[in-house]
Amino acid sequence: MSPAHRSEGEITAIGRATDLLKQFRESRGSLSAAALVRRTDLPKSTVYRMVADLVRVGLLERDGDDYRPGILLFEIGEAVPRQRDLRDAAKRHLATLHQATLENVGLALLDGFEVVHLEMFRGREGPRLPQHTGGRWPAHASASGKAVLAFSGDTVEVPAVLPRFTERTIVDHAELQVELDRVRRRGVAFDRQEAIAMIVGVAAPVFGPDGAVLAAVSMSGVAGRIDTSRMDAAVRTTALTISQDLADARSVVRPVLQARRDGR
Amino acid sequence: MSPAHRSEGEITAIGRATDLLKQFRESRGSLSAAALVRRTDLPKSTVYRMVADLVRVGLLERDGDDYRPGILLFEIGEAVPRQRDLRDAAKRHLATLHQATLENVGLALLDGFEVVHLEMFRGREGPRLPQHTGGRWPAHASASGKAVLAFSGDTVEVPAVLPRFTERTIVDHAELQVELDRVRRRGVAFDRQEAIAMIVGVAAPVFGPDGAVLAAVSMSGVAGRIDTSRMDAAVRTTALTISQDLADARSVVRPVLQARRDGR
DNA sequence: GGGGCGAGTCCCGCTGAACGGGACGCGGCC
DNA sequence: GGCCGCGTCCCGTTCAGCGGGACTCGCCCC
Repeated sequence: MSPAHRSEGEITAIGRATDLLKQFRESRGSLSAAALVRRTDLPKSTVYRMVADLVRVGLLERDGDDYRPGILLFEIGEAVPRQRDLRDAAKRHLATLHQATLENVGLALLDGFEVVHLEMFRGREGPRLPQHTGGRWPAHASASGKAVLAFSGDTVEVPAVLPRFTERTIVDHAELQVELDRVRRRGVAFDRQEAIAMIVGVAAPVFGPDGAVLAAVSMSGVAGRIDTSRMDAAVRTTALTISQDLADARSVVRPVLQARRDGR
Repeated sequence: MSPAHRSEGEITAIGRATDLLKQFRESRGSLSAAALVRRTDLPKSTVYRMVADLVRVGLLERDGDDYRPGILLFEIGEAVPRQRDLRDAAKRHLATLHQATLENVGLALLDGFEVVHLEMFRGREGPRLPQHTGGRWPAHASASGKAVLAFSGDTVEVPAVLPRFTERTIVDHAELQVELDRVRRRGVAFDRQEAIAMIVGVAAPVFGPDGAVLAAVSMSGVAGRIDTSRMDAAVRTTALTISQDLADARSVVRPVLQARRDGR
């Protein structure tokens, strides 16, 4: 009826179900069926029926009158190749960097024009950053994003308008290019309160065995409490170590990966 | 037609789609459409149509003629509450235990009668265990499983038949109860090559602020190379530290969780 | 070189699963 | 008491999903 802009889910059952599941990405914790109706503007009975289905198959779990993503989703999510191999190789080194500095340390990859945080070790003190594992953030306003963009060549399409988050956010295309040049020369990217006021960060790119950039190691904290200009070497070191491990591991790990490729 | 035992997916589109997604849990990496047809015994055209749908909404990604779970699944999986809060609290301490011992260190929770591995730090040397983050394993044949079972009271239903993995696997119900008593007294559980020959482990339970068991911290390695009887204190210490952090954090974290409960 | 096989793609008529408007009951709040 | 929002259930309609099957394209083996 109303030609309303359906978020994107089209009219298939799978699309609608995915719309529902997506609601749980940001909203930590559980949601009531009524909240889902509001957020998706799907008809009430559709949501209730669908949610019951999702519980039956294990994608959602029921918690009183609320619903939450099921452990099955975690299991499948851990099997996603784009993150699995990288995290496997990186986790140990990220932990080391974290323990050596006690700062917030993370790993992020680029998806579209946004970074997705694959791993995150939080500093003990300091305010809990809103960033969390599995979270997204626009690439132009993050150290990790800039670190990856700088080495991505022209394969990434920059959106027409770059949203502003603080007064320091880079929203001009030319300015962004200048910044990326700088990152390319230095090998590290800085976030100077461009995403969140009072929060700064450093990031360095991680490369695959073929030389293509895969992700970025980052470190962040409260301006004044963390000195990013003294941390860049540490971040770069960790990023390079991971890159080397990936190159070394290829010869060992890949055969195993290839082995059980097929069904039956 | 053939009354074949449909795995469980029933006849809804969501059920079928979930059946497809589940295929990616164990089979690391990507699968071809044909492999999916074989594994699910769904009609060819159904699989092809459905897989195209799943790609459209982002649950799968296409990789040549193969398909792999999409990064979206990782994002939603990270939002699963059952694992999120626990991992947040545990990660730092697991990393410490790992760095202190250089052994394989993990965190697992119980789902049904199986443990699901939430986190896993791998030892540098030693054979790569088949266990991986997001993986499942029957509870009676794992140190973590026994550690959680021992403190779960009678809330968990023990299956009629306990599958055997090695000659040491506990497959007798009475014997399992004796073992769980022992675990309850000691506060730690041991895996004496009960899951995989030559592999041993220790695990200790993690408790929530209300005293209910939530998960288990575990350590494992090759028999002879790791001395589990000398590691149990370390594992218990880490488990207790996490339990305490959870209790402390409740007052801080919960308000935030409650806050944005609702939509709109 | 030809023919068999398994892969991926496309088509299309049929049908019942999904759809969604709406009635109902419950509980909390004004 | 009356209103409102929530969860549940019902049921007639219809169109999205279904799946058999035809087609093509490589590849391998005879």
